[in-house]
Amino acid sequence: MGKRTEIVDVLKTPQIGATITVKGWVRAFRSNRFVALNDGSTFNTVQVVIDPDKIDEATIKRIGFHACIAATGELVESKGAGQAVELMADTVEILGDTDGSAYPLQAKKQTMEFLREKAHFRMRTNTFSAVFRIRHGVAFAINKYFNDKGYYYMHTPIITGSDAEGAGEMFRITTFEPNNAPTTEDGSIDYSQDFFGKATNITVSGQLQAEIGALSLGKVYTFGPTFRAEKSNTSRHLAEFWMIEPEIAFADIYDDMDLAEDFSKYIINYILENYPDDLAFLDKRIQDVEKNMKKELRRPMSLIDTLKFVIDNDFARITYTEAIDILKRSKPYKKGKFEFPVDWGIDLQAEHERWLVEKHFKKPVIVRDYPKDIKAFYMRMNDDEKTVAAMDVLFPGIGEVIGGSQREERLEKLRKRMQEMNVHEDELQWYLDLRRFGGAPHAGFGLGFERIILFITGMANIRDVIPFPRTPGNAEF
RNA sequence: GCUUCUUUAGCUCAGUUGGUUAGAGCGCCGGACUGUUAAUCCGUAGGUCCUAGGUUCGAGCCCUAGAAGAAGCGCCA
Repeated sequence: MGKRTEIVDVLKTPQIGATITVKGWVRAFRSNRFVALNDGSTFNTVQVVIDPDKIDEATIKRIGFHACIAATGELVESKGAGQAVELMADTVEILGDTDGSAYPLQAKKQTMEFLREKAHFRMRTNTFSAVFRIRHGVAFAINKYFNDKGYYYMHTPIITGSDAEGAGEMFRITTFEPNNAPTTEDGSIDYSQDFFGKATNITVSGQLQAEIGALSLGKVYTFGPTFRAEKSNTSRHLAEFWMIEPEIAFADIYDDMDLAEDFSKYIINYILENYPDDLAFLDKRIQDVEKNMKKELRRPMSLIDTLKFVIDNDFARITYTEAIDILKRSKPYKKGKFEFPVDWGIDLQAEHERWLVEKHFKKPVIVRDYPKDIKAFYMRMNDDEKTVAAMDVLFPGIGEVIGGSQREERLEKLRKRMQEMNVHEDELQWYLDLRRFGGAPHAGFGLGFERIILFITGMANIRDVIPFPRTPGNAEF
């Protein structure tokens, strides 16, 4: 291949007077003369100037929307107003033609729903290329944050023999033919003859295994795909999503909350510092969309201002009990505006969380010490014997982004909770062993990767921040 | 799983009480254009009105069933 200069470098450190080659996809071809070329290395495009005396007419005709071309020529200061430099093309090579009459995308605004159906082309658009560059940035920042703080990246299994992870419906994994599975005497499927010799699922969480890591390596985190077979039809749920789960020994619920807040702010700050062009475009895009909306439906702050506000202010921290008190004293409660009841012992509904975050505190809120009956078996019992050391971090517009807890390290209390909640001990002997032999107080949380990307990009639907979303009834691409 | 909404040209939509040949903007295609910034201007083509059944002299419009998509809820991250 001939040498090419990436457009990010052309724009960042322009070599005026040098002859260079750029390769990329045509974003616009104006006046039969100006090509806006993008190669994905940056949000921005470089302008390639086509001189009809140098480039033959047949080639010029093939420069269509999203065609792939290579252009070689001198980089000069631009005579036009919209850009600093431009490439005066001596030669243009068509690398990939595009038949405009058949290509589904257009050089204009298109709906997210339509582009979702064309997921193999949507990354070429301004919006999705910005989102997916930021997605990469968030993934990198996560690894950098934990690495710099001495955490070990731990790979927990995707295939699990346990169905007691306590986080929802699982997808069964098997090599049996659907209508030809061996059965036992009582007619049920005999998984002892299956590939793994037992019933297996794909994971809903790496937390329990991460606890093994924490009680050996001290500080670990997992970052990988997780799967939930719940038929959740919302803009915040996926059947396949990525989750970050740090787990730390010698930590309590307060250390856990400190980590969650510091970590969230670090990620957001990293994107603000490293992806300003992409963020600026997404910010402007939201403002364009909201122009036609009623004032009360618009965001209270612009996207970038929201991100800055979050890193500059402390998260609100309250207990579940305090949250109930605040809600009971709230206007919507007194006026009967809440659809669901507010009472100690009942889980907070989305409408309650949104009111607390968006109307009352107007910033991220960490709620802790939830009633034991609405939380998982592994969460540490508080001294009141009524609440557990659990915490949820709630973000404006999205709700729960992080859910975590201090884990129950006391063997007898853990076994009691497992019995009360019908979790079978025999499958989790290894988990109980962690308390029997060299146990320690420890805590951790799970953060939904796509949810933090939703917050940072300001996108409305979680299906638009993962390249190929898996949702009930949809596994295209 | 529940509630509500949507489905008409490639895209975004309009389509009056049920009435002849279903419209617009954008895009595409063809043409013009040597400084454009979603370029602009001129012209052409483009339709299984989501599917199946029904009511009616007559259905894009009414009825029944189904499909797909979206928003909200529940579950959660």
